[in-house]
Amino acid sequence: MTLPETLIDKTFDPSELEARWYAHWEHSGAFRPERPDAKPYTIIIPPPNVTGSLHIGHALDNTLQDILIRYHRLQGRDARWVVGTDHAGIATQMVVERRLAEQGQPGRKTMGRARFLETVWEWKAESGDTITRQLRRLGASCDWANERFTMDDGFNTAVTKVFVQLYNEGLLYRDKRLVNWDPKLGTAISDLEVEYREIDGHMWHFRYPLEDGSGYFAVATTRPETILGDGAVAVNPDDPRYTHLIGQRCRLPLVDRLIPIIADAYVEADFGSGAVKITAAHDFNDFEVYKRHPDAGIPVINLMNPDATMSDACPPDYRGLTREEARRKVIADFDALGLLDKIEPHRHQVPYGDRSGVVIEPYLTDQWYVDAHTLAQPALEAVRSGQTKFVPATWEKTYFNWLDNIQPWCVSRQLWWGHQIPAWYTPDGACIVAESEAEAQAKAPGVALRRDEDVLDTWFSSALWPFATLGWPENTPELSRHYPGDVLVTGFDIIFFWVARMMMQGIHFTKQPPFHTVYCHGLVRDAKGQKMSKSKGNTVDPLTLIDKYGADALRFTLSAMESQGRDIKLDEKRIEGYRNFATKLWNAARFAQSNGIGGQGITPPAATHPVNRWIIGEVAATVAALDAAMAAYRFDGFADTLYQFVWSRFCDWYLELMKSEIALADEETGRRSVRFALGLYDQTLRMLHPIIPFVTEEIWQTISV
RNA sequence: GGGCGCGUAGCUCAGCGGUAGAGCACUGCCUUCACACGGCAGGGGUCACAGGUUCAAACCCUGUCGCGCCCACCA
Repeated sequence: MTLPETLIDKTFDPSELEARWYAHWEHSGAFRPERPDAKPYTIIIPPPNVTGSLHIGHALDNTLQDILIRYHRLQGRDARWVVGTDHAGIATQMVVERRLAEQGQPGRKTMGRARFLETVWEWKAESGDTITRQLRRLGASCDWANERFTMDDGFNTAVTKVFVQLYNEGLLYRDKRLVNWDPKLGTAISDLEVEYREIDGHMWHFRYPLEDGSGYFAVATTRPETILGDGAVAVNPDDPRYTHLIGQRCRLPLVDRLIPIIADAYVEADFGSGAVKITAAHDFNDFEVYKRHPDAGIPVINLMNPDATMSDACPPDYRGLTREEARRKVIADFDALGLLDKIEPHRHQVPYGDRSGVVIEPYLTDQWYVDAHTLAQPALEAVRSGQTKFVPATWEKTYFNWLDNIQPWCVSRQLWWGHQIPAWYTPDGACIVAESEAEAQAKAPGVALRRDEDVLDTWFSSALWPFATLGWPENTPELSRHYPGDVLVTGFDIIFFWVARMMMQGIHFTKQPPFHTVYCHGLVRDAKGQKMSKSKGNTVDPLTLIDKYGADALRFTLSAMESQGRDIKLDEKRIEGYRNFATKLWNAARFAQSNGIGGQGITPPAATHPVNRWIIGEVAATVAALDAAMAAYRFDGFADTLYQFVWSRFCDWYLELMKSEIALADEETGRRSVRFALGLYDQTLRMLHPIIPFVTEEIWQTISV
């Protein structure tokens, strides 16, 4: 048999055909939701941070979403994949500052706020372009016509409205209390941005002389530098060693201040010395003790400046020292006075900023808080009632546990990059919250107003992503049609940061949870199971893999390895194997073409031949298995079903049997068989398209001559 | 201190009540007219361990060991 001249090559060039087909799809509007009579299907992308480029975890996240979107689009649904990027407050500000430093340019403070923000916007454009280019390379069929950014004008309107409404409802308020303060970044951060590290430290036992001179009081601490701010000493009310001292006072060495001895059940008698120094301005527990004893006259002394150097509230010879220097000096000074009792090794948890990597300081400041407890209740109920389901369901426990114990959410940040808080202050300190400066001014005519300089936590705005991207607060057609969305696909690591916040804000502002399903996938690790990180140098660039094996191969691999949210150990050999699968499929097309018949949308003739009857049953079973896999979010099952069908049944058996059939039968029977096979091939391509869209499109179009 | 997940072929993992599966790797043969990124044939597992439930357990229950993760205010 001689092969026709149009015969396609044995292998194919993914890069060439991928670019060609993606442009074709995008320009022909294939990704637009434009089926008004069809049932909508909606996914909102977890907006990538504009901090650089996408990593392999994004490739996984977006591959899964694209499979769902393309699958449902092929099912006839009016599929919309809402796309965009996140301004990512702290993270982006840090990236830009680092770049300025690397380029030897003036720092943020020297530049001033306006100029610095211009620089960040320039960076945002660059990073945003990189990200959207990467998504296109992956084949993501996003609705680019409605691309959003968490700091675009519409978003700003939504954020402002949410802030003002929560404030008016009493669910958002300004308060002076202890926050997690990051001394390096000079901002408050939320509980979630603190990571505790196990540190081998020390427990220092110091002696505080009793006021009446009758002896000493042993106090144990892991943070000697905060002694300068002690306002009391607390003991357990039932501790027989100390009951007689309750109500007396002791003298705080170094600062020579008399402080009360109080009783509080928070103190464990059998830990440390059984007596706890109370430093209300520098310890969360101590601050609670202080509030429980309003009549004890406990002073609240802020010992530190925002950069964690010792403030003017300290004795003169401590001022300006770093907290580490102050610690050493306190210990030395106590020792010199003969008041250092003993030092014990002590392993304990120390809070670090997850971005800055420095020790977090509990710090007394004015910040804005959201009453998360109140917002959490409907968010809990939505999952308890099954309105929103987690897949795998085990994450529901995690979600419940966190929301059941949720603390007020500090949403203000002392940064420049972000949504500036819509609050204004009069010269005498009164606060006016309004949707605009004009509105605020109208509430205080003739008074000079100063706007709050702080910005909001980046998650405050990303919590609005499911509905603000569709036009909220306007009641747009997009909003009523595509909200709530169907499924959220994201990593389990941001259930607290993002998923829970979207549930809270979404339900509060729209009365509906933002999606019926939350699919949580795992982390992509390297082949050895190590977490990927830039510092370890084991990261994999998705574009490198796409260049090497093609986007289809990478997509198929990620889907095949995605099993019920477990972490993925990504081995390049696996990608190679699925690249071979694409080639196998490609060569099946070659075989079809070499038999001289092509055509799209061929309906197989009635199956009379036993082999045809067999394969058509296999096709039906495969379609059913694929539907079941998608309904259960079993991406591994989806990929494996296709792999087995195409390779083991369609190629190894069916096409092989057809060869002899074609050779032996008369011309008419042979043609009928080939037509039948091609009809099946057509169906096979449809089944495969959601997971490997590029090669299936190329084959589809090529054999349709 | 709580909670969760995992331990199945050399490797990576499915299976979660009815006589052990996939991919890769491995062995042998085949450069056969779709594909050597291929074809055919094949080897390989006391399903971590110990009890229990059951006619029947990798799969359910209890406990043990080993890994990993999350949450938590013992100074």
